[in-house]
Amino acid sequence: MAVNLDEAVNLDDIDWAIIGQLQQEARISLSELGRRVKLSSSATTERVRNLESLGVITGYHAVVDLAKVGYPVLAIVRLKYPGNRHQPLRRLLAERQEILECLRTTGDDCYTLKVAARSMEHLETLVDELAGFGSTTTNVVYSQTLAYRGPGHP
Amino acid sequence: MAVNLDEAVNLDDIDWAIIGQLQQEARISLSELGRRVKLSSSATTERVRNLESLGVITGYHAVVDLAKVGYPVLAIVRLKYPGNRHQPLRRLLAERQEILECLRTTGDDCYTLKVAARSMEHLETLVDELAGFGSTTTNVVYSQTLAYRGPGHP
DNA sequence: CCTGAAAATGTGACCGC
DNA sequence: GCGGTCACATTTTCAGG
Repeated sequence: MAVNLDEAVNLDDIDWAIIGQLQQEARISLSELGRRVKLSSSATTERVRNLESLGVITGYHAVVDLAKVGYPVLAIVRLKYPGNRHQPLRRLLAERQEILECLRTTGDDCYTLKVAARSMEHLETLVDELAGFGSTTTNVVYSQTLAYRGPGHP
Repeated sequence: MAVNLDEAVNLDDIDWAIIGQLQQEARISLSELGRRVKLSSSATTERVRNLESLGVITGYHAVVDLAKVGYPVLAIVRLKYPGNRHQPLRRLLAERQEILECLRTTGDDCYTLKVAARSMEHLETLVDELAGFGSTTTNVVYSQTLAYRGPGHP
């Protein structure tokens, strides 16, 4: 079964309903999901498996309260990365679990990272490590003003 | 049952193992999870329910390939928001599902948003809407250089 | 996409450490 | 408190239509 890696997939209303439900509550049973989207559990299962193998759904993840697990400091670090030797940075990303997300973008600051730290001191050491690669701009996050969400049915 | 909203929770190795597994694969069965952390399914269930009610685990979410569902453009928009009338912005965030994330931070740009768009034109209209609130800086994302991950056991 | 039966899992009461 | 065992309800899976 060939998987198209680039283009959009055609999704009908039921697919969108399934995606919407699983984006909000990924651990509901397939039968409960079927009830919500008005499909039998076997049809629902097949739809979900299909969305997974098409790569539409890429995974299911528990989300954790960072403060409660001992990472009360969240920051956004932008990194201006001169040159194109990206390998060492990749290595750091793989090693440091405190780096939660790394986006490569247009603009002066090539990378934007989301970093969780156990304290301001900890954040300082993390930023120092990143500063070894280029100049950094750090902003500490006060609050996340939006509950989790994904894209919706256009 | 009172829930402490501020402080960190004491987690043992098994709790961390459970969190680690569910961060990676949130839809595994509780018995499978029990097998992986070497606990019976009922003990595992109790641990998971406890982590949920303590607010350590805040939810389970399916993650979707944005391009495959028709949002091939991802951007980071920083918003310099003068004054303190945050209500109208909240309203926009609630309405526009294209805004996936909104962090309020220290620094000149008070808000950092992650925005998904169906096209560059669509992104333009979204940024225009945001520009109604203050000056914006937009960076388009080339790639996400890190698989999903959460905080790890210190 | 549905039904239906067998296997696996979820749930909760109860016991032992 | 914390985890294991057991019985019963629900869900998952897969054949067949």
